[in-house]
Amino acid sequence: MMYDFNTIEKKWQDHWAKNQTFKASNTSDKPKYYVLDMFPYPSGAGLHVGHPLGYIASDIYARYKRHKGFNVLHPQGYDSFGLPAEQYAIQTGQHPAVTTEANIATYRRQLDQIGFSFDWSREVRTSNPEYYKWTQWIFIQLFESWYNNESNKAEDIKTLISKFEAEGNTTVNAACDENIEPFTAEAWNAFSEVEKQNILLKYRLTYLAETEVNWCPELGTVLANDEIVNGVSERGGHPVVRKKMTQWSMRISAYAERLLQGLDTIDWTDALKDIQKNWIGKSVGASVTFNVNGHDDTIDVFTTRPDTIFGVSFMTLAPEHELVSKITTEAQKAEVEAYIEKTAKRSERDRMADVKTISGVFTGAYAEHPFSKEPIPIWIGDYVLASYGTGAVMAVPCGDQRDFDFAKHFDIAIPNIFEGVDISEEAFASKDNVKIANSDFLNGMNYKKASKRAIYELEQLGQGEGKTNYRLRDAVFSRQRYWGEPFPVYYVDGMPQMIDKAHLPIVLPEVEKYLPTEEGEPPLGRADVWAWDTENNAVVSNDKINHTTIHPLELNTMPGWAGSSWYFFRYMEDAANRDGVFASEEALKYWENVDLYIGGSEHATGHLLYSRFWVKLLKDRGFVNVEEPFKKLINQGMILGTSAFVYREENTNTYLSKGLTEDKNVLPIHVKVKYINASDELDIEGLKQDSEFGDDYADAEFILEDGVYKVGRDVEKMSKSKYNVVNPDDIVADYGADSLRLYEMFLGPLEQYKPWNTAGITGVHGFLKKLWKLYVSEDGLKVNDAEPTKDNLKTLHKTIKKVQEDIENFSFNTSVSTFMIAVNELTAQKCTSKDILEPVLVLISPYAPHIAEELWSQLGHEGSISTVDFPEFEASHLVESSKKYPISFNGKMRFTLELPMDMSKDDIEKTVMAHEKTIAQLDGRTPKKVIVVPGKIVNIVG
RNA sequence: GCUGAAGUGGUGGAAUUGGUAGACACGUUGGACUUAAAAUCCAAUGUCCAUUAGGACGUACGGGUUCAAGUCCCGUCUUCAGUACCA
Repeated sequence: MMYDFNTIEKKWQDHWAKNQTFKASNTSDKPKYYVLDMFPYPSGAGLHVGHPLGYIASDIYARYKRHKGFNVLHPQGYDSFGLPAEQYAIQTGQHPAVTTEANIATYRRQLDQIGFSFDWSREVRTSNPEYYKWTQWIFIQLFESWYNNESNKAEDIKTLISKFEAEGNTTVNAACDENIEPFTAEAWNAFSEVEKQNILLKYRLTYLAETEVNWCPELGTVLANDEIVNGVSERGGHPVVRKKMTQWSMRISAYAERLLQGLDTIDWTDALKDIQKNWIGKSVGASVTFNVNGHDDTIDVFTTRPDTIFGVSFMTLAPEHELVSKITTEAQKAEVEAYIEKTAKRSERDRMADVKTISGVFTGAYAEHPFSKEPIPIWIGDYVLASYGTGAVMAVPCGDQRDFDFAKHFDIAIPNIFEGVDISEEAFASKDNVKIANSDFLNGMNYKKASKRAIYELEQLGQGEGKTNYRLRDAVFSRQRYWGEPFPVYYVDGMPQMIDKAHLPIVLPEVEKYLPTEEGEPPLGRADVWAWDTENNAVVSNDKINHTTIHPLELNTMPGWAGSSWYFFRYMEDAANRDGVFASEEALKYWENVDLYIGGSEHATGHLLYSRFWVKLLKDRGFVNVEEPFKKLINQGMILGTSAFVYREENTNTYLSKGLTEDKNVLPIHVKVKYINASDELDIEGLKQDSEFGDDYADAEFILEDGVYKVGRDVEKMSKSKYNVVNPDDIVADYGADSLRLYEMFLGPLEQYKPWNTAGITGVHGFLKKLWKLYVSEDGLKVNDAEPTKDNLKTLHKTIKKVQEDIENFSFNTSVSTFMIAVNELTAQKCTSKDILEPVLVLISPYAPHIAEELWSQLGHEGSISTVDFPEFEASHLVESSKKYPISFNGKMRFTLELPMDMSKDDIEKTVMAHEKTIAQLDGRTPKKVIVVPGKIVNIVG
């Protein structure tokens, strides 16, 4: 009987689906384990072999946990709102829902044929109204929350209103906008409803505000900071400009400290934690208020070095700083305005690229040093960013290189306040091992002491306080797109109103075209039925808008990360029981959070941060029981393509084999990798007949070397244009899903970037054939009740130990090697013993589940192998009676010598020293020293 | 610049506490089987010297610690990722 993988795999995939083998239960005596993949965006291109890598790893782990007696939740779904479907809709008029549906069908087919143990009964789709109903619901929760810094959690907005009514806002310590005027209870109670709502917006965790946003004209939408890469849009690489717009924002900054502290409680890689830490960007220091000479205005700055306050010799404001126009003297006005105009013209990108050029202008105004009362010149300069801190810095040239360079360039004084430090060439930026000098009451103190004292003195003057600053900005939450969640928001007199939660979902309206309107409104501006009737609680036609009972609805939609920030909770309930809240209380309590999350590191500052934020909010408001969504996180590396090149001689239709290209003027051209064999040889006929290239190659002449055409190879990202994309469908058809699964794991460590090369798959495929032959011969099943030999048991238990350790360390590549060694050994031992071969199948079943199920059933078992207990490792089978000692001379291994394991140190030394090879090696010399490590090594020195 | 990860044969990679560097595969070479090919099986395969026996060198580079270093320490270089005038 042959190893007919196509038939076997289909058979078991059908079996699993029919028997709902992997359906998780919400009530079980077993301990729970939740294994999750980052759900895919179903793109039109389908899956390539890189995509399943993480899914295979998580599937192995999920299957292993089932063997280990866990109740495993391993769901899958689709992040189905997104830009590509919308752009396709703009081009073709096809409704994004239709394209998305078709793409999901392709994804499902491709995923199914790889044999994943997903519980599909819990599938979610973020674009499904039954799903985004709860995304809208969470949005309303955010709107109805404020962050109380006293209790350090989000609370119902009603508690804030009560405080305002009783005490005004002066006793409230909240995360809120900076420019809030203090008011008393009486004042609050006298405010109009609109005034009250305006104030509350400054406290809500999602708020509408005019903010400077990243506008991408090409895409016609705003982008969040994490959606911009190198100054251009992440999708499409279009330019991005700054623009002021009224947008919904998420007050994630309120959670900056908790997002930072929480990292210590979760099992993520340090690399990823560092990315989030840097993104949050905490700096501890002080805020200092400088009086401006001749004005009532003051300038607040943030500094991490309050200890250097006596080193201040000038101040710099961002050109956009609001005080600039006010304090600039008549004499400097022209110069300052010219500079501001010049900076405004420079794009963000130019400013970023050009860090070296020092520029700035003196405003003519002076500030007063809080302690020495000396006048300090106020400059403007574009190295100071309006968006960070207060948009102003106190410049300490002796302690900061940029300030130093600026001072040198404009010939400003550089007072030295460090004891015994030479600052003639560069600034001294270190906080360590230095004492402060020339600084009045700070003299002789170190960084820590001086900072503390400086802050204390500033507080005494009422001109400063200790302060912590975060780089983390609030996240813009509005997108000018069609294919996203609509906001549950309508507007009365320009004030946003939430639709009552009872009336959700607010379903995405139909539009004729998916483009922005001619007036520049988002695509929802084209919807005819997009107004809210507050009497009937229904979406009604726009022409009914009367601004008394019927009002216009919000035209923006939510960003891509809205739906993905909470989907892991939705899986906790199977689809049949999803009603009421977004997952039942019991389900949330039982599954808690994700035990193992696998996905790409590109989501480090997006999805992974936003999810943590929303979970903390939901926890604060009492909807979930956990503070963190993902306990353990692993980032799988990317699988890269191995591109192939032919070399066209310039201005000819002649292609030279790789070995003939030296000194020739050739142009490398990508060719489809499917025409390349394992030896890098080109299938010329296949290429010539490929219809996609028309006649390009039909008449081409290929110059061979040694009878073949050799192509060049290079490792690049998989992409259609490089013809290096490998489709898993082809691999499954040619070698089977088990081969694909094993090979993806065998390629290398899970977290590493590594190239795909289809040629290598014959190795694991051959292994599966050998495995099959161990159980089945041409005459049928070979397995019998033979007593296992000592060697059989040794092989088995060595394998159990290694595979178990490997899975727990996510070192899947090495366990594939271990399987190969085990099968090679058992084949050599001619093992037919059921007691050995049955546990071997269980070991291998997480990796190659189809062949394991098939052989398991052929061995006479009913039911699936997937819940059979994992074999127990018994150390007694690995106890050796002798050891092959490496005998080294001066650290170099010369020969090995088999000696009993229980031989004493002295006896080992005597035996080794008496050995003829030792005598030959020493050649008459007397060793200085002999090192014997029993059970390990012998080293003879001298 | 700063932060993090990494650098081992022709290729992917292995070497869990310092203890036989290159497991397991791919590729290559030679052989068996075959009319032939595929498939399968066997052998060799880090580099250099040597007919053999054997020897020298070898984990990016330069030092160091140690009986012993891919592994530990110091310095340098390169690659990748994140971030970027962050006060």
